[in-house]
Amino acid sequence: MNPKICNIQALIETFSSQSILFNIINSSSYSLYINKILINMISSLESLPLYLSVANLIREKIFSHELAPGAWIDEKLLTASFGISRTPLREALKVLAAEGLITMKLRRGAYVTEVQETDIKNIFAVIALLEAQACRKVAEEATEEELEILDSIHTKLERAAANRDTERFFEVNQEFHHKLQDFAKNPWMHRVITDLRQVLKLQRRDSLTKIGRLEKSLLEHRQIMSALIGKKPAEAEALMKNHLLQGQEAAIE
Amino acid sequence: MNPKICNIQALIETFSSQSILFNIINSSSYSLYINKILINMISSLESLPLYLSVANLIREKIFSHELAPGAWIDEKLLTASFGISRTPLREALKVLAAEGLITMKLRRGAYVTEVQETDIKNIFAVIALLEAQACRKVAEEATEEELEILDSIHTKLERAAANRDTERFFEVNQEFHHKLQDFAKNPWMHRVITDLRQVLKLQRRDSLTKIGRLEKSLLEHRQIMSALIGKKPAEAEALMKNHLLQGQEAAIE
DNA sequence: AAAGTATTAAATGAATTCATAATTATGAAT
DNA sequence: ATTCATAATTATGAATTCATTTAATACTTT
Repeated sequence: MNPKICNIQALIETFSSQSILFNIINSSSYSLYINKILINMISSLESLPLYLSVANLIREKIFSHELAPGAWIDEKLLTASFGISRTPLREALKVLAAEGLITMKLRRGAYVTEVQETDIKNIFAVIALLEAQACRKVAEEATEEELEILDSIHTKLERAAANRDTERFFEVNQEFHHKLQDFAKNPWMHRVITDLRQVLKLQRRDSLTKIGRLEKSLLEHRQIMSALIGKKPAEAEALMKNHLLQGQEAAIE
Repeated sequence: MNPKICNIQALIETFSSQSILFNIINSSSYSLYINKILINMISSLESLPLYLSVANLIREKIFSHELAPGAWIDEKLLTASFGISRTPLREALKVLAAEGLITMKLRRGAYVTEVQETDIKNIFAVIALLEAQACRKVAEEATEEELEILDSIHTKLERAAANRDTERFFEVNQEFHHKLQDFAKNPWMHRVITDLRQVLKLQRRDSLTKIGRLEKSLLEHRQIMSALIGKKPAEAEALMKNHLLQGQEAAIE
C-alpha cells in the first residue's frame, strides 16, 4: 500500500474515531475539495459505501439541530458542501426516510421529521416494553463477566454524576443501555430500539438538566444494577420500565 | 382531465386494487414498454414516487420466492423487466435494505436476506411482546364499534376455517392483527411490527397447513376475542402472547 | 395599487454516462 | 492437464444530463 496512505490512516486512527472528520466536514470551514477528500476517506476507512457515510453526516446535522425538525433539506446545498453528486445523497435520504428521521414529500423534497408529544409517548411505550424485557433477560442469563462489565459502566455513571458532568452522564448512560442490549442477545430488538431512540433524539433537548432528573436517573440505575446482580428478573424488568417511563415524563415535561 | 385517462382509471378501479397490475408486471409476459407504462400508471394512481412502486414490486418477488433468500439481485435484469433505469431501482433497494429484507454487500450488490432459526425466535420475541401489549390496550380502551369490527373479522375467520380455506384464513388473520394494531393507536408500534412481520414472511412457508395448526389458531383467536369483548386486559395480553409464541413453534417446527 | 396571468427560474425525479472494481475467460507455462 | 497470470467483460458506484413539475418573478390589466 502507498506509504502516504498508511501515514494518513495512522493519523486518522490517532483521532480515535471518525467523529472529528465529521465535525470538520459539517463545520463547512474548508473547501468542497477538502470535504470530498475527507468524506471519501471516511468511506474507505470504514469501508462503507458513500451513501451510508453521507447518511451518517446528515444524521449528525439533524441531531445537532443544524437541520431542525420541519426544515426542508436543500439537496443542492448539501451536495455542494459535501462535494459529492446528488445520486448518493438521494440514496442517503431514502435510508433516513426509512428510519423515520426525515419525511419525503412527492415533488416537494425531504423534510426533517417533526415529532409530536403523542409520538414521544408512543415511542417510549415501545422502548419501555422492549428494554424492560431485555433487562429481564439479562437478569436471567447474564454471565458474571457480563455483569461485571455492566457494573463497571455503572461506576463510570456514578463518577459522571458526582462531577455533575451532564454531557458525560448522557454518554455513559447510552453506553449502559447499549451494552444491556448486547447482552440480551436479540439483535432485532436492538435494531428496533436503536431506530426508535434515534427518532426521540430529534426532539429531546437535555432533559437530564431538569432539576433533580440526573440524581433520580442515577438512583434508578443503581436499583436496576442491584436487581441485575441479585438476579431478580421480575424486579429488573419492572425497574427498567419505570426508569424509562420516568425519562419520558422528563422528556415531555 | 383527459377522458381516456378517466376511462383507464375507472377500468383499473374495477380490478379493486393494483395487485393485478403487479402480477402482470411480475409475470414478465409482456414487453418492457408495456411494463413501463403499467408501472408508471401504478405510481401515478397511488401518487407514489417510482422508487416506492418498484420497492413494492420487488417485495412481491421476494415474498413469492421468485427472489429466494440468499439470491443475488440482478439489477440489469430487473431494470430490463420493469422497463426503468437503475436510479430508481437502486433507491428501492436501499429502502428494502433498511427494512431488512435485503442485504447490501459493498461492491457485491444486493442479496435477499437469509433468516436463521435464531432470527425467527428473536423476531417473534419482539412481536409477541408488542402485539400482546397492543391487545391489552384494545381490551382496555376499545369502543363498542371497534370491538364489533374486530368481531366481524373474527366471524370471517371462523367461516374460512369451516371451509378449510387456508389461503383465506391467512388473509383474514392478517386483517385481524392489522386492525388490532389500528385500534391500539400506536403507529410507531404498528410500523415496527409490520417491518418485522415482513422479515418473517421471508421464510414462513404455510405453517398453517401443519396438522391441527389451523384449528388451534382459530381456538386461540376465539379466546382472544372473548377476552377483548369481556374487557379483560391481562387475559387478552397473555392469550395474545401465547398465540404468537405458538405460531412461532409452528413456523420453526 | 392590487390582482391575476404569463414568463422565467429552480428544484425534483429519472435516465444516461462514466469510472472503477470484480469476475470471468483466455492463454501461457509448468 | 492443471495452475497461474493476464486480458476482457461485466457489474457496481457515482456523476452528469435531461425532463417535468413547482415556485417565483415580472408584467399586464382593471
